[in-house]
Amino acid sequence: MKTQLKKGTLDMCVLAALAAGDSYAYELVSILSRSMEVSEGTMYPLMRRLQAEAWVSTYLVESASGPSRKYYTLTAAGRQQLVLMQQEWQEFVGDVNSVLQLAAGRAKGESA
Amino acid sequence: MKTQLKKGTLDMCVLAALAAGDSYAYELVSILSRSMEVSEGTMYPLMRRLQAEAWVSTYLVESASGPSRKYYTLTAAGRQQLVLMQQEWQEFVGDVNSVLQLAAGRAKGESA
DNA sequence: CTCCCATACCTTGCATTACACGGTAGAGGG
DNA sequence: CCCTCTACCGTGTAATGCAAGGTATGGGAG
Repeated sequence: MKTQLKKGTLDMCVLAALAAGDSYAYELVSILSRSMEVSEGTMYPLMRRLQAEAWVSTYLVESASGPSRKYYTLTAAGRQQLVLMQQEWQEFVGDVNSVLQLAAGRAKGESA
Repeated sequence: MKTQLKKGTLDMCVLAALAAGDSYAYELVSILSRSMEVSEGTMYPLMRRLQAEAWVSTYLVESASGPSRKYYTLTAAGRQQLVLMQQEWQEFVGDVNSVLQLAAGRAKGESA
C-alpha cells in the first residue's frame, strides 16, 4: 500500500547493491527483499532502464542449478549516478522532514 | 527530474501543513514551496483525494483580494492518518538507508 | 519416464500520482 | 479597457511499481 514511496528510490537501491558486487536480477530481488519489498515484475524492466542509461553493463554466466544468469556490473557512469542519487535522496529526506517538523510544534496546541 | 521521489509523500506533507493550521490549496502551494517544489496542478487533485478519504473537510471564506478561498481542516481521521504516514515514512527511510549502507563499505574496496 | 519445484529469464496491462498546460473568475491599478 | 495577482478547476501525459502470466533449465520424487 506504500508502493508510491518507492518510486524513484529503487534505481538507487539497485545501484547501491551492485556497488557491493556484481549480481543478477533474480538475486537482486532477494538481496533487496531483506530490507524492503520488491517483486520480479519490478526488477526486470528496471534493469533494462539502468542498462539503457548505461549505468550498468551485462555478461552471462552459466549456472549449475538452472538457466544462465545475466550479471550486471556498475559502469563508471553508474557509480557517478549513484553518488548523485544519494545526494538528491538525502536532500529530499531533509526537505520532507523539515515540512513535518513545521507542523509538529503547533499540532499539540502550542500557540506560538 | 526527481519528481518520482515525491510520490506518496505529498499527501503526508499537506496533512502536516494542515496540522499547523487550516489553509487553502493556493496557499499550501506557497507554504510547501518554501521547503520543496510543488505545483498547483498537483495540489488541486491532491486535495480532492484527501477529501475523498475524509482526511480533510472544507469551508469557504470570502477574500478581499480575489475569489473565495476554500479552506481545508484536518479531520480526526486525518490526524490519525498523518501519524501513520509519518511512521511509514520513517520506516521507509530507514529501509532505504540500510540498503545504501550495505554497499558503502565494499564500494571502496574494503574486502571484509 | 513423468511430474513438479526451484531457479532464472521475460512481457503485458493496470493503478497511482506529479505535473504541464489551459481555462474561469474576482479585485484593483494604469 | 487591459493587465496582473489572487484563487479556483480540469485534462492529458509521463514515470514507474506490481500482479499475473509465460518460457526454459536442471534435479529430485514418484
